[in-house]
Amino acid sequence: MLDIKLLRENPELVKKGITAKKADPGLVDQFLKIDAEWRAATVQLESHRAEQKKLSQERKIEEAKQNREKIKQAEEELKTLEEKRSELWMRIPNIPSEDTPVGKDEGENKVLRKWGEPRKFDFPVKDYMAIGEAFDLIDTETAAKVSGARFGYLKGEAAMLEFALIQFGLSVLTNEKILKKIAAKVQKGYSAKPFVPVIPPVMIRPEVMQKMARLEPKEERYYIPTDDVYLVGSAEHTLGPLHIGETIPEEEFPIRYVGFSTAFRREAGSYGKDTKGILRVHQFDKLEIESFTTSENSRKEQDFIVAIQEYCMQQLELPYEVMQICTGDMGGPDIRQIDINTWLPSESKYRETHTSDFMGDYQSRRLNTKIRRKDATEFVHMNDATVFSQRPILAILENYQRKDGKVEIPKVLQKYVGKKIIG
RNA sequence: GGAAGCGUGGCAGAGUGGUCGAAUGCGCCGCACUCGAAAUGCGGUAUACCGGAAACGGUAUCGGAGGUUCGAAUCCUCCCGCUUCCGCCA
Repeated sequence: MLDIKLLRENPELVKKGITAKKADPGLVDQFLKIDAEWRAATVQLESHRAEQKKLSQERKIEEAKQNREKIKQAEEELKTLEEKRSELWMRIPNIPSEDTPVGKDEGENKVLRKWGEPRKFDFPVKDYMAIGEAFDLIDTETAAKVSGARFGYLKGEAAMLEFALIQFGLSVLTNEKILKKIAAKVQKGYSAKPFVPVIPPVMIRPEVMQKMARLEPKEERYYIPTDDVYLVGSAEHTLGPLHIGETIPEEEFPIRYVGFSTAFRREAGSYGKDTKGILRVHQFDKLEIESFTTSENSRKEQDFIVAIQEYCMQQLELPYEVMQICTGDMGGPDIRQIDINTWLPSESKYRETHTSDFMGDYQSRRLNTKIRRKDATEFVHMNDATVFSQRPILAILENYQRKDGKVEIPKVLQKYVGKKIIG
């Protein structure tokens, strides 16, 4: 949620920001109206309570009995207002950064740069499903019988490639030497503190999911009613609350994690899209970054994270583009969102493989994760981002295919897969 | 899954219906003493919200949510978590 001061003192700025995000600017006025009522009701209740304290200390029991009714009434009024206020407050999304392109949908996202030349093939290109079937790497048919649509079995080298990507990713993110070089590109001397590897829970309480501003849209989430828990849609959901309710001394920052978990997504509302294959599935594994920084470093941290993502892709020698997501396409809690799209030869298109979300203090305000500084305590700034999901496996299969049908394995992954060629 | 116990400030730990936002110790900050330090002494040391230009005042917070009461850290109910024992299990 946004800073209450900003909402009260600069509502026009907020309205402008959220309008660009396709949210209703009327939310701000509704919120401010309820907020004013809430403040008045708070004063009312508190004065009744002060009176009650006084009466009961003086043992004026009869008067106190009567006053108690006033308190009860005032409490009920306040409770109603509080619920409305908080509901509206949470519905107001974060404000996009200055440099975020204003646009209505993904068509207005901006390509910042491209790396690598898409390969020219002198033979008919097979898509990853054809390659997967040829070597028994991907099985969606059995998965459909066993689990339903939008599931898949990864087998053989495909399974090995997933573990290879994870291990390669971890080897980069825990290596201070490599990080130092990458950090220096962002700013000379920028912190190269390694990421702490984490295997987080994949189930999460509703109230924590709410604090992460990730409960909505609910129809996108898997929910287990018997235990009142949601399945995470990303490791981010349980990595972000790693310091819930904590106030952490400034010296400990930046705090960086790299978590591995399965992600569960209902893919509601994407019925027509990517129905073939396993580009869009209900369940996939992902290596994810979550980092906590001071407010003055948070934007730099995102640049650092994107630089790490690019480094990894360059090591894999996969052509990609870096895209800045426009206001209309970005996530509600984001200030700034950068995606990396990887070249997929069968579609002759770059497809999304990575995302990087800069959230500022939008999540930490509700999580109550703070930083203790010399003369103030403030909310930490948070970033999350993909290191590798399963999608790059598909890009590898396609980009590395040969005329003889076999598939080479990227050099940096060979030691993890244990071979150089599939087939 | 069954049984028992526990959950108090940065930490340890007292407090079982009123004057308790909470003893005491440790830690931390300031001052004194000292050439300096240690030790010692004195003072201070939670957070959030509301009102106020400010000084300051008010309210809430003893795991969480309800309840009883004029009044709750203290009594009751439910929930969450932790510990120990039993069962089960990778």
